[in-house]
Amino acid sequence: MAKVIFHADLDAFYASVEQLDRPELRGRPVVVGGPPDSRGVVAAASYEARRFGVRSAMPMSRALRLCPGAVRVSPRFERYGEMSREVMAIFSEITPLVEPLSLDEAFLDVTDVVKDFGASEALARYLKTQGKRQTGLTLSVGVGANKTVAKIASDLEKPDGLVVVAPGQEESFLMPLPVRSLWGIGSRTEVLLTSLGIRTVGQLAQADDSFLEKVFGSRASMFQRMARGIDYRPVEPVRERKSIGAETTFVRDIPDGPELRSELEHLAVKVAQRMATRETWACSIMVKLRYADFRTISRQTKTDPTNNAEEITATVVQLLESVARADDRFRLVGVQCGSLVGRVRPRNPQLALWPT
DNA sequence: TCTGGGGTCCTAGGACCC
DNA sequence: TCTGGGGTCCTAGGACCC
Repeated sequence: MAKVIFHADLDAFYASVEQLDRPELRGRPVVVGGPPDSRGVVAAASYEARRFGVRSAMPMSRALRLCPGAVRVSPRFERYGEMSREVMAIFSEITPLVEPLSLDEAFLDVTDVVKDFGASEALARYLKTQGKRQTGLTLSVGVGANKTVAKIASDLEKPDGLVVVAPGQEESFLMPLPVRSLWGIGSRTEVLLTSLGIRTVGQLAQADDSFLEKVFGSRASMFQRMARGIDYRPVEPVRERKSIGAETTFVRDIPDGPELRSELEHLAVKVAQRMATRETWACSIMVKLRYADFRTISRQTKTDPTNNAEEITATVVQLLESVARADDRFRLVGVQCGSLVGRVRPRNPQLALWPT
């Protein structure tokens, strides 16, 4: 039997949590994100706000111009994390094969839960009901034979949607949709495809393979397989984290100096703490710099395993000094630690916490 | 309109080794 | 004095996702 995959997606998640916790916000346009005068952007908009054209990732200043009656709320990520864990727990009651993609969405492989594909719609309804009953949040669910189809299906009837794509119907379901619907096709690739006369998934599916490969290289075959509804990627409940980072955008652009360096130190402390919590050590350290003109560069280096804030700070400051010029102005700095290893022996034997 | 913060993955080029 | 081919590792940048 073909697989049965669910994609479950909470509707306007951050905004919905705010409306849940603060009843006076219900029915009103709510925009979650940083303040407009501090370069904030929209992290989530309630459906009331979306009617005014407000969208995620939009500058907050623009969002509030589009919807002057909106209530702006600063994000409370810890609260969203709590709610996310509750929802993921509900998913896990149905199957252990849950792959979270972010705080508000996950794939579920329910192949072994349903007797046949026909039973999957009832299970999806049950999932939505349990979600609503236990958390007060609505979710949209897409059901299909693979990840590509399930994910796109969950988007189609938001909010509170349920779309089931029967096995064998993948290609006809996808055909009329814009190429942008496919995972991995963003604005750049969309523009390129449009310039080639390819606007719909159906056109992509039928495009000449060797021509596509000349333009997109190794991505071409993936695009075409997805466009034809073919996707064998498994649901992966456990995915190793590859990096841990933190970054800050300044309210105003600043030169290299004490303020910038103390921010780097602050970010290093934050990242170090998160690594320590996970008992992980980084073998590569990166500094990210965004100039006033939005040009963004990064510099990285290999190190012995560390999650020590002072070491990380010293490294990123060195990296900064390798590129910074006196007249530079920065709008963002970031620290990222990668090549993570777990449970390595600390270099200082006095710090060893377990037998070697 | 003026662009966050958290990530993943891919590519291309250079260094280096045999 | 001129110069191969393959493989691996590392770095920087960019596209993309939520």
